[in-house]
Amino acid sequence: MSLENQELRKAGLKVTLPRVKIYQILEKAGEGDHFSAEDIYKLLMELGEDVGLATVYRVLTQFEAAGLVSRHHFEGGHSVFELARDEDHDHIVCVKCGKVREFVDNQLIQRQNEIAKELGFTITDRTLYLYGLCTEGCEKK
Amino acid sequence: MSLENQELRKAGLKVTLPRVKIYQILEKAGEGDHFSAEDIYKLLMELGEDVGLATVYRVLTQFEAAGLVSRHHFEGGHSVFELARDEDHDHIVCVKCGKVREFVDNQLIQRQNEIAKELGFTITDRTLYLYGLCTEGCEKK
DNA sequence: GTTTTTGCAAACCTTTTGCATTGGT
DNA sequence: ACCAATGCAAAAGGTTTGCAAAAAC
Repeated sequence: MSLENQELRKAGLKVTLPRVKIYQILEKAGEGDHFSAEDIYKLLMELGEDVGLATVYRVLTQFEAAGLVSRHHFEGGHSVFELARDEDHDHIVCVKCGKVREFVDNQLIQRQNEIAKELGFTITDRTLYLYGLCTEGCEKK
Repeated sequence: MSLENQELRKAGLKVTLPRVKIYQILEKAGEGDHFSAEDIYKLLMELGEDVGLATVYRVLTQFEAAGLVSRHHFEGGHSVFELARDEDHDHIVCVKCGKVREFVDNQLIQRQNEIAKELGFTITDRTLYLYGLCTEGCEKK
């Protein structure tokens, strides 16, 4: 049995065509690739798969609940998804070409924890998005 | 002429009743208060002002363009606004009671700048939202 | 009086939901 | 066979837009 099927089962999800296909798309993506539901829907169409947009949303939401993917709210009104990896990471997004770089920085995390403590909060989640211009290799769209 | 009227003129916006009223609402808010368009619309209704929701959106968008307010995308699908103050600040939001605390931390900012530099980016904007539970005085809704 | 702004309603866009049908085990 | 998952279309929620009427200047 394939690897992705095991992942799905582990998450308590039946192995269905839409779920497998969507998982494969996410899996194939490189680091920094983030897909909207619409993106995935279009990719499925190109592959000739007959999957409804509603199903894409449902599957992504299930994947998120199962911890398989993370959802991000970048600026611009819609959510994007990526396969959850071991380590939490933050994002820097080029506002011109849309390129996304990811990074992990313990100094930032620690300082955030300190601040939360000072303010009397217990952190459950955090989102840091940096926006800017990538100074080299920016394929300005 | 009143102070808020000057602010509006300075921003190149004509002094109209909706704009003044909305500016006043934002001005009266305490630190940590953030309003959605709907919030402001309801407040206007309570004040007996006959302002349409579409106008609230338009005015807030204009205020944002003029740099008078900042728009934030907290989790939950809708935007919230606050009067722009001199200093940029980050937010920590209680996921139970919705309370928002603001903070400014140069250590965080500097580290973010370093990271951006390492990755070859010039930062134009950033958003850090911490989510958690306020351990004291949480009016759990 | 001219131009900008407003209110209303309709459109829009992303996401969710209801329900009959299909598909996995 | 059974129950879960899907497709479709319709609804929902937040936001934007077209346009005639009203308000600024």
